[in-house]
Amino acid sequence: MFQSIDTDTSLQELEKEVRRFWEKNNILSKTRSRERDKKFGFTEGPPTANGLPHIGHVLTRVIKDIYLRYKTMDGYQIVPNIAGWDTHGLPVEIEVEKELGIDSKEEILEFGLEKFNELCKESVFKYEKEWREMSERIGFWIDYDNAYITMEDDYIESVWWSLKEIWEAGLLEEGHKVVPYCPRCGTPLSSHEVAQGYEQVRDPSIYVRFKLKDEDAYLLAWTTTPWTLISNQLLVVGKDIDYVLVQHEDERYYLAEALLDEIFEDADIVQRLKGKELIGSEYEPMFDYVTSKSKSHYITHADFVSLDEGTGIVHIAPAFGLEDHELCQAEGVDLVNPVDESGKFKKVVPDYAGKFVKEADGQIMTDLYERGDLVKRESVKHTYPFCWRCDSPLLYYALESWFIRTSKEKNRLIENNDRVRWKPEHLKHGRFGNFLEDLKDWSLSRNRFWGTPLPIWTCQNGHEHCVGSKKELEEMATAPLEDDFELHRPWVDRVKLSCPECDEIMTRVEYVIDCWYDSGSAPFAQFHYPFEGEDDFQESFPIDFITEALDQTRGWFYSLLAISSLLFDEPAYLSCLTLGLVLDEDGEKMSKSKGNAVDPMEAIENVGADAIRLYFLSMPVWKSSRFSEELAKEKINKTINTLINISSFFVNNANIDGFIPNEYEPTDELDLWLLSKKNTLVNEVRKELDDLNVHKATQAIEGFVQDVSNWYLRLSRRRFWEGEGEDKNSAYNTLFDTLKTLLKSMAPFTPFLAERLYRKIVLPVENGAESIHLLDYPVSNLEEVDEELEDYMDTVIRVAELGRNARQRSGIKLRQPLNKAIVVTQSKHERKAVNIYRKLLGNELNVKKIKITDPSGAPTSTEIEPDLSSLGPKFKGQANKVASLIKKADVEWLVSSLKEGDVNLEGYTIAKEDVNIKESVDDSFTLSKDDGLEVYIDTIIDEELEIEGITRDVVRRIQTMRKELDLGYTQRIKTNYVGDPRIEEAVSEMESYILKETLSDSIVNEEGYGYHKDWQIDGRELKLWVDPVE
RNA sequence: GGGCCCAUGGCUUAGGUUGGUUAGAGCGUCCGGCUGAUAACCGGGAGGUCGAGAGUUCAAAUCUCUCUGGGCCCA
Repeated sequence: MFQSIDTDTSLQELEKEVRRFWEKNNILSKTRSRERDKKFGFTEGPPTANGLPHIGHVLTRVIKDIYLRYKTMDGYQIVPNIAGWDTHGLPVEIEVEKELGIDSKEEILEFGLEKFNELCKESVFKYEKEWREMSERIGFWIDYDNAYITMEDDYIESVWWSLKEIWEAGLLEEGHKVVPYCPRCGTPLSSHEVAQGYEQVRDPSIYVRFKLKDEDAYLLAWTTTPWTLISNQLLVVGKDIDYVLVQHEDERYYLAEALLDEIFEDADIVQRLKGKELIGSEYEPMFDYVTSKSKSHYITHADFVSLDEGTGIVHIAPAFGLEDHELCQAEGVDLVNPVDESGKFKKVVPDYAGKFVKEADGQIMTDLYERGDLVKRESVKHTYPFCWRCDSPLLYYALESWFIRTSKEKNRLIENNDRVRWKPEHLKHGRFGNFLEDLKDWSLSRNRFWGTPLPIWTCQNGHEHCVGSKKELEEMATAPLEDDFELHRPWVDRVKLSCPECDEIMTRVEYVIDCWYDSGSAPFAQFHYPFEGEDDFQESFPIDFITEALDQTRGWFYSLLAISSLLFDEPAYLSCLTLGLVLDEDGEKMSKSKGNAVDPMEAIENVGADAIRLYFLSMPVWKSSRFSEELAKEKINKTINTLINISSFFVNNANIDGFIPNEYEPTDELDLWLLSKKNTLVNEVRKELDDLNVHKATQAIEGFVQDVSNWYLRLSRRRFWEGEGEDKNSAYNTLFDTLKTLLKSMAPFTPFLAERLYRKIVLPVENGAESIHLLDYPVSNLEEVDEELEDYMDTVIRVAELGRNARQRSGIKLRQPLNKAIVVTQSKHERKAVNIYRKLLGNELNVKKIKITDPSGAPTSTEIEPDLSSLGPKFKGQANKVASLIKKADVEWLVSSLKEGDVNLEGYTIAKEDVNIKESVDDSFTLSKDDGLEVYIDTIIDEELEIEGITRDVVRRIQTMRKELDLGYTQRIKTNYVGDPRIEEAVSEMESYILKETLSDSIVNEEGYGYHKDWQIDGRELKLWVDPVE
């Protein structure tokens, strides 16, 4: 016996039941712990659990899960099948600072590093429970109990190992980086922080002149930050930009020709030249407080010179500005910096010493004006970044920092990226590829507290040493490690080493590292490789598949690739499926402050996990998608309920008939069609999943569910309850097979529903695995695929649609049987299709006969009329005679002849345009046609048809009453009736049919007992009594 | 300022690589039908300048360019 399927149970209840079953029977570990030859490498991009998961994370988990389940069922072992947690970084620190009510580094130090980091450690798991619960509820199968955690000593030790590898390769070194810097807080800001603080401000906009050394002329430059002129070291032009030398008042100036009019109203052009002709010329320093020891104060060129504003000559101060800094490095100009870390001029600039740079602007401009070097002064409104905490204007400021010289290894990164399959593909050479093409060194160090300590120690003689393991640390330490030692600040800070080169004491640099390096190390650090986990690492690296949201392109996707390229010269991952962002139902970004954030747990509770999964899976996952509970709920009716209905239909009938799946030979054309479609589906789903087109796989499944329900089952219903023998057996087996395969195919998509239906339908009759997720993913049986048959059915579906349309036009209700439908087409293929399925079409259209014919057999008459407006000019006086000849001629002969060419009628030559040909449908038919296919319905209702029509109306009424009484499917009844003589006549004539259809033991023409109802059928009275038989 | 992506009925969207009938579906809506799978199903109607403009072409939702709006990333 199949287990009955209660169509009323809520999906939430169902899912809960399935979760309990999985948990109680350890299904997850049963599916994943099997040793298998084929391995599928996967690594979870680690989230941080110090914030609640949002709906976007649900998408990520669903996509991860569908592939893990699919690959597992397809015979792969997922390696490793563990979750991961990202636990370091500034966001964690800020969270803790908020809790403590402090907001500066000094206050953290005062509070105590040990205690502070202890709080960070707790904070990162604040919402672990919620994360695990969300994952469990949505059905994400991964091992949380053995998750990797980036803050554990083993993990950090692996990171240290990798850093030492990079250090030994000479790629990890100290340098300077220009960063947005808040002088009041004494800390650089991350780009994310900077982005929060842009404001519209008015700044000076000044044009200043630099005297050329070997020529009596000036170079005109422009800036909005007068204070940086103190450190000017270079001037830059564009190689191919047109410049002019102009005479203005008593002096001569060089500037870009395109900007001349905006600067001088009256200037005469003395000479025109290209930028490259200026390159190399030297000029006199504007100030001499600071100057590079190397060559400086000359003209060079750069691509970033624009003609949008300024003079086309750009002033360069090495310590202030990213482009400035890079250019000076490239030119070998020293990093001169007369400004201290609080943003004030140092003593080397006596005239402005102690002044905050922005406040020195006025005095500098006055001084320049007095010297005559300020040629023009305006002001400009633009956006400028301010510190989001304290509102100080930010400076772009060169700070000491440790770098990984990724730019040196750029080509290796690019080559490895070429081996990655990106989805969507444009990312490979677009956003991500461009980023690699323009690769900057990786600024690794952070002046913070909670992170992996940078394992570099230095001594006073400038020697440095990178420590690559805990053991090495112990060996080199001047004192034994503390008992509670861990690889974090401040413990690591307290360890002193003796310098291997000079025996001096070495102290650690006080940095921690960028937490993106932590997560990017996951491919090896999750196993504590290379200290242990060699096999695990080899099995899983490079990772076969990762998937995260688009924001990871510059984040995890990059750090993984960079680290694996440097360490192993391999891409860390071979396929990368990038997901779009999840927006609210209006397409707006979700945020807590806007209050439009959807709580994922609430959504899962209200909609159900399977429906949410289907919703996310059915659209291209890389496109940003909208989410609302209402949208997700649509999936319930469409696919989930339909599948439940199919299953419930199957079980109800199979149990009544005592059906047990058996060996069978499907012969029915509809069965063969469904089996073919089923195999085509399996093929398609596999292909699309393999191509990372999840939505196409999902849509194929959804379409198939519709096919089964609205076509196969709708047309086969009667075979299940009144068919017999082989035919019925074939129908049951076909539907059973189809459901079984469909459920297995769907298991990765809707794991809860598939599991539950499997256990109710398949498990009771097959001694199979206890869970559908322990089965093999279906393989297409190509022998059962019959493309021709599928083609035929497409035609039949079209004919059915046209036929229904034609019936609708006839105005005769569908319940009224009609005599025949005529299908007209020129195509042999289409005629064959209709012939194969003529019985099915007869049922569908409720006609006795389907007639198939080419156009000559259409129930139409052709009329041909002479076109006098054409005949008149042609035959003049004879026109009327010709017209009557045409009227007399044989219509069919004339029409077909005219198609071939001109026709001779008693000496008159007639052409196509001389006649109007009209087709008219015979009165008793209605027609619907489309693209060469025509379907005619014969609308004549004769005596016999009328009686049948009435009979079916009566049956329908009795069935409704059965249903209202909620009678079981096999419950027999006694029926009584009294009514209009015409109805009584019909009923008595069709008695045996009615008895059979309504499971009546008797139908008697007199008032009866039991349930009674009065009906009107087309204006005729009918009283019915229905009485269940004991 | 630079890069990438997106724009299709009231709503959610498919199709876009490979240009080719009348742009396909679902939800909603209106009319009709069906009725022992029934919160389902079938037929039909209304509803589309495929963001705007230009170009290529016999032919453009699709290819190219420009613009507008939105998003993301970077500066």
